[in-house]
Amino acid sequence: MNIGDVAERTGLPAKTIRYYEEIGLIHPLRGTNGYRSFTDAHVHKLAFLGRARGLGFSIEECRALLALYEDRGRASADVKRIAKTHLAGIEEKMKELSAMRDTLADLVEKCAGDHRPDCPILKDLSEVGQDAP
Amino acid sequence: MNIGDVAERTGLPAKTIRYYEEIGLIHPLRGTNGYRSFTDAHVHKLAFLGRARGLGFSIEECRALLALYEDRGRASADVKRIAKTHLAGIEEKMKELSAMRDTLADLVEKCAGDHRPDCPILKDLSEVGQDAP
DNA sequence: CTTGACCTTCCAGTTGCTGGAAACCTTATG
DNA sequence: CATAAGGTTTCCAGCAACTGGAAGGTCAAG
Repeated sequence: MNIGDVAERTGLPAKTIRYYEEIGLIHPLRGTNGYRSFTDAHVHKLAFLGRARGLGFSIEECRALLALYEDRGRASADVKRIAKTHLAGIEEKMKELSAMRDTLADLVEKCAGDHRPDCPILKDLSEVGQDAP
Repeated sequence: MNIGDVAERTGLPAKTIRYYEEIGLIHPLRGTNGYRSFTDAHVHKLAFLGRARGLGFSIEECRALLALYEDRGRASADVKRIAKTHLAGIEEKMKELSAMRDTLADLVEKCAGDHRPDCPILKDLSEVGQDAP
């Protein structure tokens, strides 16, 4: 199977698939013409990677997950630990975004948004930051 | 004022301040010794940038906000538009993260996390993706 | 005079791709 | 068989927003 077919089947861009080979996530064979040659197992692996990336796992986490996936003797605890760590990171990021959103929503609401120059948004940004008002 | 003082006053790393000069956000003068020389106005600007970045505005958005800030004849509508667009982006990101979190939390909960190899997390990642179950 | 704390520039690396150029291979059609 | 279109290859560069480190100049104190 050529890279184009794999791209279509996995939904991953061919560029990304080449990149994943470059960083050692997959090891497709090569045909006599130099083209990468993929098997169903490669497609399966790439789909796995696509889904893991879709859940926000980093490349290194994906590498670890893939290794565990291929290790019949793995302990599910190892998988769970990675997922939990990642989950914690996501929740952390959500908290940060949530704080930003609250502040921004408040400022946006307060801003008249007309032709006049007075602007609570700029005012807030230009004021000395207070951690605990 | 030297860069170290400015770093301390604004909370921005000196490296970041140099970077902001490099990309044209600020234009400190230079002393005869080649050291950057900052005024209170620079400190103010940098603090503005720090707070805008803290709210997640991109560098280009910060540049635009700074320009508006220094334009006495600005229309607050222009500021509000930038903020609203950014706010929408944040809410978008939060939705994505929220979906990831829900899926992950579900999988983590289902995973025994012991010495056994059976793992719903890996199982999910290896399964054919269904958009609408 | 020397030590140590600053400051300077420049180069490289981070994350995860993405775009583009130049060149080769394959397939379909005239 | 020639040619054109489309697929594939490699390599190089760039995105965002810094961050780290090396090599060297400067300054104030003892």
